[in-house]
Amino acid sequence: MARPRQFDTDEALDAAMRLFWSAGFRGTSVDDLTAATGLSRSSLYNVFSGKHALFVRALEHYRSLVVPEKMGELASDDASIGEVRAYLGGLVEDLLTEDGRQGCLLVNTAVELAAEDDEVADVVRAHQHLLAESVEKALRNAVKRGEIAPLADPAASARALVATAHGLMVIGKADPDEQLLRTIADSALAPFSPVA
Amino acid sequence: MARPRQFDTDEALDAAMRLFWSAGFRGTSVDDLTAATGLSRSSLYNVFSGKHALFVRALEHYRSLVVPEKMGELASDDASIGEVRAYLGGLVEDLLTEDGRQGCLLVNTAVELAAEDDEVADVVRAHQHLLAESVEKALRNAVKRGEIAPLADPAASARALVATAHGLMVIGKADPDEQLLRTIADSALAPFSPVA
DNA sequence: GGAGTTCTGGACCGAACGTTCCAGAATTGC
DNA sequence: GCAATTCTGGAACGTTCGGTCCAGAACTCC
Repeated sequence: MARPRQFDTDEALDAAMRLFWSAGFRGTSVDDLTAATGLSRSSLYNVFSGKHALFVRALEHYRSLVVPEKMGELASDDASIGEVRAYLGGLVEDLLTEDGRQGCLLVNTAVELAAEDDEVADVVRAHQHLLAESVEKALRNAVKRGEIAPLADPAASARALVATAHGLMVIGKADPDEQLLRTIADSALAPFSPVA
Repeated sequence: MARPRQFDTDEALDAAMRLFWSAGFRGTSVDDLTAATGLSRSSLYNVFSGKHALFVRALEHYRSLVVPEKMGELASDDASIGEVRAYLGGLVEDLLTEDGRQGCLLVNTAVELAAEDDEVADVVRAHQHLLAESVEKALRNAVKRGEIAPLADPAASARALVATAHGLMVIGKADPDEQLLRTIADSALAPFSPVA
C-alpha cells in the first residue's frame, strides 16, 4: 500500500459528466476537464485512461444517476399512464430552464457520436431500449387497470412515445417555447386519454 | 475586372455541406474543407470568410437543396396525408442506407450548436416551423377531403409529427433497425388512418 | 502589350489539442 | 526511520486547430 488518492473518483466523474453534458465530447477539452474536476492531468489519466474512456464512464454515470431521476416513478414496476405523462412533462419543464437547453446527454451523444463510435452507440442503444420497455410496461399497466382504452400494439405505442421524447429534446434546443413543447407532449399523449 | 474565379462557388458549398453533414461543425476542420472542395485556404477564406460563416451558408444550402428533396410533394400546396406518410417513410428509408446514418444536418446542428449559437439556432428554428406548417397544411387538406377523420387540433398534431420525425433521426443514429423505425413511423401516423 | 485588379498556392502564425513523462511529495507496512 | 509504492503537479511532446499573409500567376480592359 502507498499514498491514497486525494480526491473522490465519483465526484470527479460527476463533474466530467456535467461538462460533457453541456458541451459534448468534441466541445470538451482535457483542460476543461482538469479545471472542472480539480484533478491534474496525471491523475485524470491514471484513473480514467483518457478522454474517450472517461466519456464512456460519464455516459454510464449519467444513465445510473440522471436518467433514473428524470424517469422518476416511470421506472417502477407499477407505473402507469400518469407516470408517462409526468415523464414527458418533466422533460418539457427541464427544457424551459436555463440549464435545460443542454438537453439529454444520451440524445446529444446519439447525434454527435453514435454513428461513428460503436462503444458509445451500444450505451445509447441500451438506454433507448430500456426507456421504451419502461414506457411499454406503463402502457400495459394502464390498459390492465382500465385507465386507458386497449391498445392495438403497446410496444409500438411505447416506441413512438420515446421517439417523441427524443424529438422534444431536439426541438427544445433550437426553440425552447413552452407552448410549443407542451403542445407536442400533449398531442403525443392524446391517443392515451383516460377512458371516459 | 481581373482574373475570374477558377471554381464553382456552388459546387464548393455543396461539398462543404456534405462534410458538415457527416461530421458536424466541430468534427470538420478547415483542412478537411479544403480537401473536399479542392479550394486552397486563401480561396476558401476569400469567398466564405471563415469556417463558421461557411457553415451557416452550408446550412442554408441544405435547406434550399436537400430539404425540398426530402420533403418531396409534402411541400406542395395540395399535399395530403399521403405525402406525410411518404415523408416519414422516406426518412426511415434514408436512415437505413449506408450514408443515412449521418441523419439530417439540421437535426445534428440543433443538437450540436443551437443552444449556444443564435445565428445557427435561427436557421434551425425557421426550418422546424416551415416543416410543421407543411405538415399542418397537409393534415388540413386531408380532413377537408375526407381522407382522415376531423382533428381536434391540426396544428398540434403537425407539431407532434415533426417531433416524431426528429426523434426518428436521433434513434436511427444509434439503432438503425428497420422494424423499429417503421414501427415508430406507423404508430405516429396511426391517429390519421383513412376514414373507413 | 501594358496597367490594373483579382485570384491562388503555400508558408506561416500562435493557440489549443490529447497524451506522455518524470521528479518529487505523500503515505503505507515494517 | 526506512523501503516500497502510489499519487501528484507541471513541463513537455508532436499534432492539429482556425486564421493570416504575401509573392506571383492569371485575367480583363484599354
